[in-house]
Amino acid sequence: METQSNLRMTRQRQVILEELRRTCSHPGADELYARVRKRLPRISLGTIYRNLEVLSANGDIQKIETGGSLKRFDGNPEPHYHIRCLRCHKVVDAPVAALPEVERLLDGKTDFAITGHRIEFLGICPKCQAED
Amino acid sequence: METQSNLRMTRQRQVILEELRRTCSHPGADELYARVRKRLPRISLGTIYRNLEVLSANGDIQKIETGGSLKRFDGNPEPHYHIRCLRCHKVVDAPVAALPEVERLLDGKTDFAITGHRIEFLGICPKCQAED
DNA sequence: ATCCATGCAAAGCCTTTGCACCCGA
DNA sequence: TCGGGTGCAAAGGCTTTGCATGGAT
Repeated sequence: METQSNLRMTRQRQVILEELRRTCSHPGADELYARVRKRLPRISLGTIYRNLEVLSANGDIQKIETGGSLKRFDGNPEPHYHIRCLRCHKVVDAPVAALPEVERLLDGKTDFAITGHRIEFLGICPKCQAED
Repeated sequence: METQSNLRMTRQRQVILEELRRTCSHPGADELYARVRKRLPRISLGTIYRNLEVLSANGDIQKIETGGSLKRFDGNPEPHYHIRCLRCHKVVDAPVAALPEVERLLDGKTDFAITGHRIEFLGICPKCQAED
């Protein structure tokens, strides 16, 4: 467990992290709850939410604040972008390297202290295209 | 009213659109409700939500699906980016021209049919910086 | 006259929280 | 030991929806 800080590593936290890293579906809390429950049947949804919050604050995972109403999480803590299907709301990783330079576009143009950026591509996934 | 389609233009819809265009605060439904209510005291929150949905679907306004939990709306229908304060959650327009080229980064790399993209810069606003 | 839009209120969805007990370091 | 973590369930915030009425074209 490559946690950079002094988080207490409970079984629940460990399994949540493992399951999140095992999937590539960028699950919301509910989907992850279902997965984790197969291994820890007595875990509660509240624990899922609390840990997703703590783990993302700690940099072990990412909260993908994408357009949808649902909060999604990504087991990959490295900066990268996403593509979201406008029809089925699926989220996949964008096959592009991160562009740290884009933040320089704001140099001298804003009084905000810029600390990051996010890019989200929108489109229709292959499956939804086929359904037309 | 420069509506491109055959939307029925009710007084409520008109006032919502006007108030949204008058502010630069990228308000959520609640804030807009408060503003509109000064002119139409009997309007309901449901009407605000329904109209924001219809107007954004029609291209008259934009739904800014930013990171926060709150849906925000922008009276400016032209493509542009935003900066969000991580501390107070304020959203302002980013002083950068849109970069339609970024979508070409995905050419031949995904099976999604890309229709758009969004960039959101994250940082701390001047006011919040001063409070440190 | 039609059919979309509105007001009102209830329901819904997702997320957060209080509390007593538990457990990892 | 002891302070953070957990399970459970209730509460919360924001958004959507059903229904009868109202209004724009």
